[in-house]
Amino acid sequence: MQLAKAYSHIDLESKWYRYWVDEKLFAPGAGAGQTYSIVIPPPNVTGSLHMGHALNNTLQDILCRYKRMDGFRVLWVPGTDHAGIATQNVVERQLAERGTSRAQLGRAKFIERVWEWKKEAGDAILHQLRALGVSCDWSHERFTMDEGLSLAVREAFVKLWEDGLLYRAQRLINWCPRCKTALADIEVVHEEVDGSLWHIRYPLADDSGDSLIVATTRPETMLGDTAAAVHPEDERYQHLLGKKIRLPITGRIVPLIADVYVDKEFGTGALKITPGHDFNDFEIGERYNLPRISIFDADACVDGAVFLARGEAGAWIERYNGKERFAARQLVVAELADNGLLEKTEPHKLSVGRCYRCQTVIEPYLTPQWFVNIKSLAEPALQAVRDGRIKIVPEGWCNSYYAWMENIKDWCISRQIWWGHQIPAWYCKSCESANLMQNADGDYLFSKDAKPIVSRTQPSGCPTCGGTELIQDPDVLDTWFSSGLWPFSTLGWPERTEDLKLFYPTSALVTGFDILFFWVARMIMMGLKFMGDVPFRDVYIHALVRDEHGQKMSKSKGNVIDPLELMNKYGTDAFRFTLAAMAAMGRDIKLAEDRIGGYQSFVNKLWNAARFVQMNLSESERPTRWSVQASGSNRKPDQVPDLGLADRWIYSRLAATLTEARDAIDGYRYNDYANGLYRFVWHEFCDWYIEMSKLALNGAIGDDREGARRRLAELLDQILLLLHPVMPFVTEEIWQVMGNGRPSIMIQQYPQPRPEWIDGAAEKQMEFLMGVVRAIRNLRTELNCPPGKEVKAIFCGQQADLDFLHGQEPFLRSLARVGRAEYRAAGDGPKGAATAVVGATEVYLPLDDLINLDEERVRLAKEVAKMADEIARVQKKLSNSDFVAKAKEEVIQKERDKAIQFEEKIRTLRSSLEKIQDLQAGRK
RNA sequence: GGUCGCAUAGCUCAGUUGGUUAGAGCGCGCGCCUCACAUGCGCGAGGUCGUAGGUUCAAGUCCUACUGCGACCACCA
Repeated sequence: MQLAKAYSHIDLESKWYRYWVDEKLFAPGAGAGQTYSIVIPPPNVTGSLHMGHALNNTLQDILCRYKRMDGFRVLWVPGTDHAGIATQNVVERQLAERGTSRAQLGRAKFIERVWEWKKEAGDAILHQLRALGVSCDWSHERFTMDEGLSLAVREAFVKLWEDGLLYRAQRLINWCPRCKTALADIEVVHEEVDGSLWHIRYPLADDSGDSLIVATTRPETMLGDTAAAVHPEDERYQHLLGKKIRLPITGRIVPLIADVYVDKEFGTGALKITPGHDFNDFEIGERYNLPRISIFDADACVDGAVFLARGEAGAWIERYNGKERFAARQLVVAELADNGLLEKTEPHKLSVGRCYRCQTVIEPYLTPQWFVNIKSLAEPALQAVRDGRIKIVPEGWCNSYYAWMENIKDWCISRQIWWGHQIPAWYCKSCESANLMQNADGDYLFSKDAKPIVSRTQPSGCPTCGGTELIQDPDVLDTWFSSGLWPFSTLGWPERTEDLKLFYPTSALVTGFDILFFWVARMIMMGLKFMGDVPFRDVYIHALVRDEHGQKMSKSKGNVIDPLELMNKYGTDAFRFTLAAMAAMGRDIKLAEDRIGGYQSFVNKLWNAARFVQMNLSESERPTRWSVQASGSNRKPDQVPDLGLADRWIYSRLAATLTEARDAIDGYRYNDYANGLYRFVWHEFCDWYIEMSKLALNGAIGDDREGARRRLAELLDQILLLLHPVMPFVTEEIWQVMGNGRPSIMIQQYPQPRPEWIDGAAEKQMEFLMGVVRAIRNLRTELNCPPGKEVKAIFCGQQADLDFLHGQEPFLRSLARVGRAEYRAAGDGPKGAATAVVGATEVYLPLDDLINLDEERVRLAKEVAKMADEIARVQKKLSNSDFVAKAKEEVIQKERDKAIQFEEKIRTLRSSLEKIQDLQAGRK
């Protein structure tokens, strides 16, 4: 088979992916090898994958392919997350578009509908992952609401309950009035907004005419005020202490309390207290045993019934009943103003909490919820990172982790939605009849006093009364509760499976920092609790992918780029290579599209290098026979001394590249990995080695054409193996097409550097040769010498260097178009020549043209000036007695060498310059 | 308010533990269809490394302050 003239990613990518799946190359396989495992951060089944997923999965795939080739039994578990609220919202929106709703469908039908969506979205996600080329083991694919994972969730819940780490309580929680559910603290996104600070006059209840002016950002909550407060030492208010206040509008009589919490400097120094709708006020209320009034219903509309139930009355209830909270605010402010009770309104910046799923402003709301008593779980999780059992990379994130873990609050895990793991707790209908209500959705609600029966399966009867009518708690669990179990639930827990034994703890977790607390921290706590061991050894935290201007990609900004589009346009390998090359640690990725184009060229370059190699091989010389990998350990290492300079050099560079590549990938330095390979392939192998190999292939140098071909093929193999983890498709295509039926590159051994390849002398010599070639090319270009025209070169310098160059004449001819070379003693340069200095060797191209003389004179003068600057710098250093006294000996020696070299160079340049000037003067 | 990160070529970014004339890709300029590749080849221009101090023989690299940008955390009405 021949490699096509050009690489066509569109056709080849799907072909090879299918091949890998069919050949079952993603499975960990049997055998005794060391295991390596990763669980995928399961994408939400809310829609399609974005750039962050592409990065995340590319990085994981690089690790997995590398480790697999390096002899590990690799298991990469793929899957998706049900993403409770987010997914429910997506489906609710779809229903709304069709003019129906969740409530109309009812719970069972609605859930059915979400499952249909899950199928659709899940398939799309899997399609995208495959397009990316990820090598996960699809036979291990999991979904957080799979039967097995549901079992794990119930097991975990019951265990926590049995260990006293779960409780149900009525607390002020973050309530999203749109999603109509409780949220955990971290699911609230705080945002600074421009608001107002209203100063409101609260008259005293004694009708003395005295009053207190409080300042608030939420005047509507005054309907639920149950106190006002001032600082006990605030002189302004001493005369009011112990008095009572009659609230405007409601007429409720509430105490004025004195508490040090109040900041005398803020606002008026007086504070209204609403324990039912403010977290701080709730705490103060607890200290003073204040009543908590929930003035809103689940939609955050004023609930008149609440006041009636308290025995409060008045026309105001009519006016406010059913008013949405912001409408209520306007009404309160207007009424206060009408009654002369609004003293002042001033602009004020405040932070509002919003639902992380729908951006609705959160309402602190008093409801019974389930909480995890988190402290005893957090402590070991903190310890695991502190003592290094879990390594976070980059380690800067440890601080965030510690800070969060140390201040962690109990975790509210119940959600009042339908899509998710329903809480495995039941209530006896007859025992709890006093605690039972039904909400608008038809769900039963149980008050804070109801006694749950927690059980892995539905209990057959009530343990207290024997009644058989048991109602399951309608709430579902926070989606992160189930994803917190992911590293072991996907491996079969609570069963004690072979997978768990082999692959837990997993080796690495690759994820974005945005879910460090949501997910990573929870997995660590859960893993330690239920498995008794950390869930993973390394956590690699990668950056956010932004657009080329550094903006976060978001639908609303319209700057979202679909990864599939880029893959189609540039090819997946180029896309993956770009992501890897830009994944520098601790820095966001600003994805500029032309960068991907640049790496597409790299794919093309590799392709053409392969075509060149193939072109030179006969059918019988295909890599099947010669490949280092194919012939395995039987193959004897190359006898280095027999190789020519270019060969010794490229193998030495290969050894260095291999070492760097392994170090880079082992340290999660993907950018170093990608860039190192780029440099080696393009600027060493293609730019120099291939060019030089042409002479050996033609027989222009040496007499081992077969050896030259063989080494070319072998080097190409090494390059393909090195690149495969980043560019799986094109490497497989070349590997297979050229290899006449050898097995997939995926199951080849990842290259090891061989010590005998390292050859410092060859590298030095090549650098010298390359320097000379570059110098000549430079002179030619500067002097407008046509590329095709051969020139005569005169080299002056030390005998050893001259001998060396003499031996390299064929290369000087092919690489620099040197037709004739002459060798002289140092300083014996010709009159009127373009001049360069490489190391200790002077390089002259004799000039025969006045125009050239002029140009060369100008050029030399510039060079001389530049050199003079350098010399001045070095001399300044060397004449500094402190430098000579204190710097390391090797550093001083380096500077001295430099000084000598520069002096020689400038002498040569000056002498050439003078000669040209003489020549020109003579002609005039 | 607290914590952390980032400022290097026109653009996007590298620059491990302070020590050769600070690098790459893209873009730009000039010259080349040289038999793997014009998605290419060769050569080049372009940076007082955010500002001001400090430590050091030596600072893009370490310290301090400042400016600008960003992120995370936080109950100040």
